Amino acid sequence: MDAQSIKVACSSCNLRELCLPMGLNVEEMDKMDNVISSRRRIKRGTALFSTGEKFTSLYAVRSGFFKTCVTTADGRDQVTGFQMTGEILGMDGIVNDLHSCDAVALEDAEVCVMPFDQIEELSREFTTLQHHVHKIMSREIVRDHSVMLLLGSMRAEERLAAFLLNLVQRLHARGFSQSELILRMTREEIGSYLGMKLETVSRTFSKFVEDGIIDVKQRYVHIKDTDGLRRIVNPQTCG
Amino acid sequence: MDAQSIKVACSSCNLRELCLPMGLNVEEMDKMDNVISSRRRIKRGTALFSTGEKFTSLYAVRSGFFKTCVTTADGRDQVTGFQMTGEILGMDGIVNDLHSCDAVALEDAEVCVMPFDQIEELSREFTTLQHHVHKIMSREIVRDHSVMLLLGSMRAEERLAAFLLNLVQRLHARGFSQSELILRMTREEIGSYLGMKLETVSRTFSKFVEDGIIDVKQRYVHIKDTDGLRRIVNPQTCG
DNA sequence: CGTAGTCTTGAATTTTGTCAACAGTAGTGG
DNA sequence: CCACTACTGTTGACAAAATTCAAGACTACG
Repeated sequence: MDAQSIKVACSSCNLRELCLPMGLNVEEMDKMDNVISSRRRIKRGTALFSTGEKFTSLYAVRSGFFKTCVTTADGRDQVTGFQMTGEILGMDGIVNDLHSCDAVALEDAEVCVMPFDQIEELSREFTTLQHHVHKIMSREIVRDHSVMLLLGSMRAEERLAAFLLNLVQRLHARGFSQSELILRMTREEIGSYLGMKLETVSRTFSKFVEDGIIDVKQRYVHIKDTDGLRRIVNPQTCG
Repeated sequence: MDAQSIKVACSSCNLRELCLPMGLNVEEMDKMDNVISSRRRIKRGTALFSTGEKFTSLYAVRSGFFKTCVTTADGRDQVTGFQMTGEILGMDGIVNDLHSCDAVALEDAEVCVMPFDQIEELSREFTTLQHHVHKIMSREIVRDHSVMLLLGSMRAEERLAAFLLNLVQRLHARGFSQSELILRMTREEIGSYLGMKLETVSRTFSKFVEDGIIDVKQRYVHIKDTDGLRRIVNPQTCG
């Protein structure tokens, strides 16, 4: 077991308002601290969990950046999401007690381990936590639906614009810039997530640069014209 | 309120092993009967719920067939799923207390109304129900991921083949034929779900017919060669 | 029986993918 | 610390896939 256990407390975590314990009172937070008994460090490029592994816990991203991806029998691969600080990983495993995707760290990361049986136990006791668990799963469902919309009905430019807007919005919610970001994933991973080839991702970036909407230097992106991106995603409503 | 209330009991429902009360004991089932106090009939073409409506309940499909779809500001539309008997609708609404998609009946249908606050209350009492609620939400997440895989990495023929296999498998689990089905949705709705235009759906059906894999007459489909369909979805593994 | 909706098919066009060459970057080990 | 190497990213030319537009046939419903 390479899992490194570190005793930590939700109650003193600066992410608690983004994370699972959101909205808990002092008593509830205390109990939560007992449930979240360990953290685990994940090195860049390695998996937090993999397809077929037994499901035991949900994980809250404490630091770092993850991708989740599903793989078919014939080796096809699809990135289903990118997860950053405060986001929850592992809900795919509940239904069959097995994980149905891989969660891979795109940079050195740390997660809080939340044994699911204890989450269930505690959420029978505290309505707030119970409801929050439901909300987090529902949020994942709604998010997935918006990815389906993107994959099913948008063209390459629209997809990439929507992707950038989504990333920068989530980063901004975590105190980062609204206009600058460092991509933690390759063009190929972006392409997999957006249902396009890496060459198309690269070309589309180049087009946005030509049009003066963004600057790109490798993983660094500067959004010069947020409304320009919005217009690409939503041609009608933004004129 | 056009909702027609009919007193019914899970305990005497022939769908209980597919549906939310799966695996409950007699006592639990009794309490469940109190929660699911009404059914509602939905006419073909009308919505069980719509985007923006207040979320109050989950719904179990008792009879009939639904689609769910999300819509963008600029009128783009994406079918996110088709739901048949025993499947649960409405989980999209939990996170914001508002529905984020439309659920439209594709034929006259009937659903069991399950007020969510009562589901939560009961699932604090019964571990079995609590866990089953979690499983149902997790199953939806896993299902959504497989749709992303389909939309992100498959070509038109593969998508349609996967779609047909999935439909017939779910119908078979409900006692219908493994090889014959009646589509309840239009080519346009199939296309929206699969991220392709209705003409492409039509052409792909025609190709499958030419290749002797299926017979199609409008909404009626006869699968003559299930393995042929499997080979289309999974070129490598099925040789 | 008529009409609106649904489905099929063809031809031209657009979009994206494929293949290939090359350039830039980061990490490794001497 | 530098050079090597593997990985990542860009761009061009061409090919393949899917969309668009259009015409017409079929079906089901009132």
